[in-house]
Order: sequence, then structure tokens, then C-alpha cells
Amino acid sequence: MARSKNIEKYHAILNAALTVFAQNGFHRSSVSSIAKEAGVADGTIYIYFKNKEEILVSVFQERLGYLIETSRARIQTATDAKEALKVICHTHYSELENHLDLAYVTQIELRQSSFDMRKAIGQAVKPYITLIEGVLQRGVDEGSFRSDLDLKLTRLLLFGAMDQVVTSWLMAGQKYSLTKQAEGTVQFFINGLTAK
Amino acid sequence: MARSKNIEKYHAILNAALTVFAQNGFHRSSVSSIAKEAGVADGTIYIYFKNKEEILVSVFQERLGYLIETSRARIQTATDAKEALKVICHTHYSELENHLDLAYVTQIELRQSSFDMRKAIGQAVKPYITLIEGVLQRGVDEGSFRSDLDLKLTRLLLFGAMDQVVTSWLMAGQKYSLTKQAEGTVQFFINGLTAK
Amino acid sequence: MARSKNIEKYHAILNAALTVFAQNGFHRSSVSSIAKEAGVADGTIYIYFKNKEEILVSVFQERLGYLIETSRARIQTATDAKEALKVICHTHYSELENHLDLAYVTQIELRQSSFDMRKAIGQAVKPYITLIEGVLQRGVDEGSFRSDLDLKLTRLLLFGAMDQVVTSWLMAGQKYSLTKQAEGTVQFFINGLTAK
Amino acid sequence: MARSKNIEKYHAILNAALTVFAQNGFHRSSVSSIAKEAGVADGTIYIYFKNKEEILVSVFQERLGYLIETSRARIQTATDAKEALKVICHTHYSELENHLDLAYVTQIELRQSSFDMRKAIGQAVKPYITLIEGVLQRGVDEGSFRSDLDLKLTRLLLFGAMDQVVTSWLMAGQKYSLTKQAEGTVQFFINGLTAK
DNA sequence: GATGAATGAGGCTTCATTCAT
DNA sequence: AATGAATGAAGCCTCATTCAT
Repeated sequence: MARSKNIEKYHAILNAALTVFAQNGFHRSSVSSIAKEAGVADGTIYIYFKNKEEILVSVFQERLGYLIETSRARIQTATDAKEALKVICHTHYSELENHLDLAYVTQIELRQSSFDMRKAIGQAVKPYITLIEGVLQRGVDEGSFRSDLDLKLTRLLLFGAMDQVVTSWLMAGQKYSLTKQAEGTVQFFINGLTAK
Repeated sequence: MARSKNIEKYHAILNAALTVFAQNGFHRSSVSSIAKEAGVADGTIYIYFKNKEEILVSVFQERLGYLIETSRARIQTATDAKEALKVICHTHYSELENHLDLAYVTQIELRQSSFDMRKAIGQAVKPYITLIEGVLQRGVDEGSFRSDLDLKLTRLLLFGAMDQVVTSWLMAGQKYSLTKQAEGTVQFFINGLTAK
Repeated sequence: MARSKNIEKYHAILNAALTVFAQNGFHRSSVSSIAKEAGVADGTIYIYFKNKEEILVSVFQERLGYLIETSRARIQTATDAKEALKVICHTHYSELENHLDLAYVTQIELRQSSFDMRKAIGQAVKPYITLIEGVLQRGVDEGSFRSDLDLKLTRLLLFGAMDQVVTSWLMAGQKYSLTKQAEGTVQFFINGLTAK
Repeated sequence: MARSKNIEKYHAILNAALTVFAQNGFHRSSVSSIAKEAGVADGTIYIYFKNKEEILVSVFQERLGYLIETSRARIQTATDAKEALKVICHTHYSELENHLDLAYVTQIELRQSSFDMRKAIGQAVKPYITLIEGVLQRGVDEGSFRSDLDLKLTRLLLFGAMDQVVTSWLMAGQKYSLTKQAEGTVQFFINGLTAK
């Protein structure tokens, strides 16, 4: 993505974009305002990014990458798949609760992208979905999850359920603690997954 | 909604909007192209709708209203809550699979709306969420669902999970049958909900 | 102007237009809002008036005609030209002070008309200018006004001066009595006109 | 006013606007046509001006500023107040007679502005009114003008009278020399102002 | 690499006017 | 005569992108 050596400026733009998109939404954010927020000229943006959409995708990719890496690192030390699932959900919720900007962009603005862009986003989400699948597989292997699980379907169900909880919390105005929903969410997952 | 007598023209515009939004997306659809698709003049649009956003919300409201009514009617004859849940999920999936236009608008384009608009959408979704809650309550009352269910959370988990399955199917290019996912989805739900 | 027998509706539209123009200005007033104010359908307007501009001109003509007739009647009983001048100025100021709607239309909105329209307005003002000229002539004949007056120029100076006083009073927010300016205005005129 | 470095382009737009407004009138002039006349792109207009109205006000301010400065400079060398009055009137008439474009904009188009705009215009005219008042005061101090003059009223009468003479000349199709009216106008003023 | 003035396509919306009823 | 739904031209303005400096 970064076509330039000046990695600092690249990140300055990315951070500025996160802020601006979160405040005004993607379609209502001008490239100009991102440039101003980042302290660079309008034209400079186009040295680092092909166009406006690429900025949004890049913001998402970077942050999601961070979330994935954090989760991956944390589940290394998890004792079992159920524990790992708990870690993922906790991380997912707390990360977004603690970075409202990011939550807005992820849950609201990113959904405003073009179809082609959504494909790119889908690509970026894949590793996360795969991470979840890995945990499911681990559970099956451990014997703690049902062996007849449709992994491809279930990983989506888990991701989709968490995603909707975040969106609802955001739309409701963050009146309650998102992180505290993790408990119930995971319990629900485990009830559905546990081998009998 | 219709501020005029000619209800036919109102629906012609609504249907045209559904088609055009599905093809090009909301932000990339011009009011002009909707008018052309509907076979009316540009200005005519503004006799029936306040602005472009109101068209999108109206499209959604009408179609979602239809989905809710269909589901509500069908679960009347369901023998129990589990059966009702199955009906809802089947209806949800099949309705969207059979109306690709609608699916695009609902899953993709509607997410591109302004924050204020999303609030309006949230209002429209509420009856659906309530419908789901009713089924959950019914299950608890019947003794088939766990009595310690957090209804407010669970109804979101179910809706969110279904929603994500639809979106993923759409994003994947509808390579498989969406309706066939209902079986697995419902099974997953029931596993998580069933009283022990 | 009135192309129809229904003189009541004609005047209803004229009065409505006066109100609406005064409130929103000519260019910001829609034919539709005049129709609503008059209690008729949009299309009805076009039975009585050729287009929007003709409404404005007609409003002005009618009201100015009334002002001229009032002044003409009053100066019949004036003892001399100076008295007549006083009457004209008093009538001019008091009429506009007591009909703020009319003042707005006359001093503000009418100036927003097209060039062609202004010609038409000029035609309507002519009788008023002529009325003033008549008084000047009378003064010259009486021997009370300078015999070397350039009547064509002086009649304009008088009209222009009064007009500007009205506009300034209006723009200033009518913070003082317009009618009370008549005294000083007339005194100024008489000083300039009186034969030595 | 100029928000950019390229002062030339700023003036190019201003001059183009003067031409176009004079030809077609403010409301009938499109921003697009001003851009074309100025030889810039439509969007460029909005780099230098907030909106269409600001162009009109700016045109007026610049030209009036020039008129005021010219008059102010010329009356420095006037021997007395009467001479100064003559200078102001001559300058006023000749300036507008020699710049027909400006006359149209000032006398016709500027009157087509919104109420808020007229306030801004009023602010711009103030220095001119003040300039006239200064001359009146000078005359009173010199003992050549009546000491009982209501300065606030008289300055308006003078401005209004001159203004109306210009407008009438314009509306009549400039069939006679405007500058030649200065003589009579000033004579009229002096008759009314001179101390006895 | 960085700038930011300039571009110009394109969008939403208004509204004067028409005309079938 | 009266209606008011329909028309569609026209306008203001935004903003993603380019390019000369």
C-alpha cells in the first residue's frame, strides 16, 4: 500500500482518515479534510493512496490486522478451545469499545463502501474468520466441540453474531458496556458448540 | 408516505429505486436514473418523496414490512417455538434468495445510509426483532428453551447471525443455496437455546 | 390584465401575492405559495396572469394607482402648490408606513425585476411623476416656485429623494416614524423650489 | 476577500461578473456563465467566493470603494463645501456614465439581492453617505450651509436624489448626458442648503 | 517528494408552466 | 372556469483528482 518511504506520513494519513471517517462518515468526508487533519496537502494523499476508497480499506486492514495479531497472540496461551473462544470475543468487544473511532469506521462506515471494495474487505476479514475456524477445529480435535460441526458455516455464525452485537451497541448509543456482553455471547456459543 | 393520489406511480418509483439501488448502490445511483427506470420525470420523484434518502428508507420499510407480515402469518400455525424459529429463518433466507434485488439493498446499500437514517432503519427493524423475541418467549413459556435466556441479547444474536449469513452468501457471489443454510442455522440456534 | 370575469379571484391572487412577495421576496416566492395563500390551485393563477412577473407588475400598478388617486384627490383641496407638495409627501410616506407589506414590495422586491419589467414599472410610475410635475407647474404659475425650474429634472429629484427616504427607513428596520420625515423633506424641497 | 494567492484570477472573475450581471441581471446570470467569461472553470469561482451572492457584493464593494476614494481625493482640493458637493455629484454621474456596466449592476442588479445581502451593501454605502455628511458639515462650519440642517436626513436626501437621477437616466435608455445633469442637481441642492 | 490551485463532471433539487380531467 | 399532478430544464455547488511548480 505504502508506495513511499515516508512511513510516518503514511500513518499520519491513516490515523487522520480514521478520525475523519468516524466523525463524518465515509461519503461525507472529503479527501481535503483528511489532508488537513493529517497536516499534509491534498495532493500528498495521492502519493500514498490510489484514491479515497483505498484509504478506507487501508485503515480497516491495518486495524483489523492488529486485532487479529492481538487475538492470535493471546490464544496461544489459552488452555483449551473454549478459553480461546472467550479470548477472541473479549478482545473483539473490548478493542472496539476502547476505540470508538475504529468501531464507527468498522461497523458503520465500512458498510458504505462500493461492492468492489467490500470484496477487498472480505479478503481482509478472511484471516480473522480463519482464526475463528482454527479455534473451532481445535475444539473438535480436543473433543470439546461437537464433531459434526459445519466449520465453514459456524465460523460465519460466530463472526456475524459478534458483529451484530457490536453494531447494535453502537447504534443504541453505547449505553451499556460492550465488553460485558462477551460473557453471554460466549456462553451462547459454547452451548451451541459443546459436544454432548 | 404517498402524498399524492396516484398510488401506482408511488410504487413504480419504489420498485424502480429497488432495481437501481441494487444495481449501482445508493450513493452511486442518481435520482435521475431512478426516474428514468420508473418512467417518470425527475421532478415527479419529489412529489412522492422528500429526498433521495427517503426513497431508500421507504423501499426498506415496505419490503421489511412484507417480510415481517409473511413470517408472522406463517408462525401462527407453527406447533411450537422451535418450529416457529425454523419458519422465521426459512422465510428470511428464502425471501432474500428469491429477491436478489432486495437482498442487495438490504444487506449492502442500506448500510450506506447516514447515521440519522440508520436510526430510522433501526425503528423499522424493531418489529422484526420483537417478532423474534416473541418466539423466544414462547419457547421459554413452553419450557423448550432455557429459562435463563437473556431475551434482549439473544434476539440480537439470532438476527445478527442470520444477517451475517445472508451478507456472506451475497458477498461470496451466491455460489451456494442460501435457503439450505437455514437447516444448519436453526440447528445451531436450537442447540444454544434448548433447555436441558 | 384581468382576463376573467371573476374579479374576486383576481384580487384574491393580487392580495396573496402582495403578502407572499413581502414575506419572501419576489425571486424566493413560488407561484405555488401564492396560490395557496390565495386559496386557489396553481394552475388558476395562469388563467388570470400570463406569468409570475405579470403578477408583480399588477400588484404594483394597482397599489400605485391607488396612491396616485388618493394624492390627486387630496391636492384638489390644497390652497397652493406648497400645500399640495406637502400633501403628496405626507401621503407617500404615511401610505407606505401604514402598509409595510406594500413598502417591502415597492422598495425592495420590485427592484428585483427584470429589465423589461422595470420598463413596465416605469410606465406605471409615470402618472405619479406627472402628478408631481403638475404641482411644480402650479407653483411656477402661482409664482411661488422659481420660474427657471427644469421641471423634467426636478420632478425626478423629488421622487427620487422621497423614494430613498422610504428605502432607508425600511432598511434601517423602521426604527423611527417615516411620516415624521415628511416635514423635513418638504421643507428641503420648498427651500430649493421657492422663488426669491 | 481573496482567499488565494492569485489576485489576478480574483479580479478576472470580478470583472467577468460585472459584465455578465450587467448583461443578464443577477438572478438570470449563471455562475457557469461568469466562469466562462472569466476563462476559468466553474469550480474555480468557489475558491475565490463563497457563493454567487458574495460575488455580487464583492463587485459592488470594489467599485464603490473606488468611487469613494476618487471623490475623497478630489474634494481635498475643493475650495469650499459647495465646490466639494459639485465634485461629488460630477464624479458620481460621470463615473457611472463612463462605466455603463457598473451602472447597471449598481442601479439595477444590486437591488435584486436578498435582504441579508442588502444589509451588507448598506454597510458598504455607509462610507459614501459619511463622505457626503462630511461635506455638509463642512458647509455648516464654513457658514455657507444652513445651520439648522438635519445632517442625517439631508445626507440621505442628497444620495437618494442622485441615485434616482442615475436610475432614471439608465431606464430611459441613456438618451441624454448624465454628467450634464450634475449642474442642475447641484444647483438644486445648493438652493436647499444655502444659509440665508 | 510535496504542494494546493485548478479543474469540470455530476448530483440533488426547485419551480414556472402545462394540460388532461 | 378550475384543478393540481406532472413535467423537465436549469441552477448552484461539491469534491475527487490532476499537474505545474
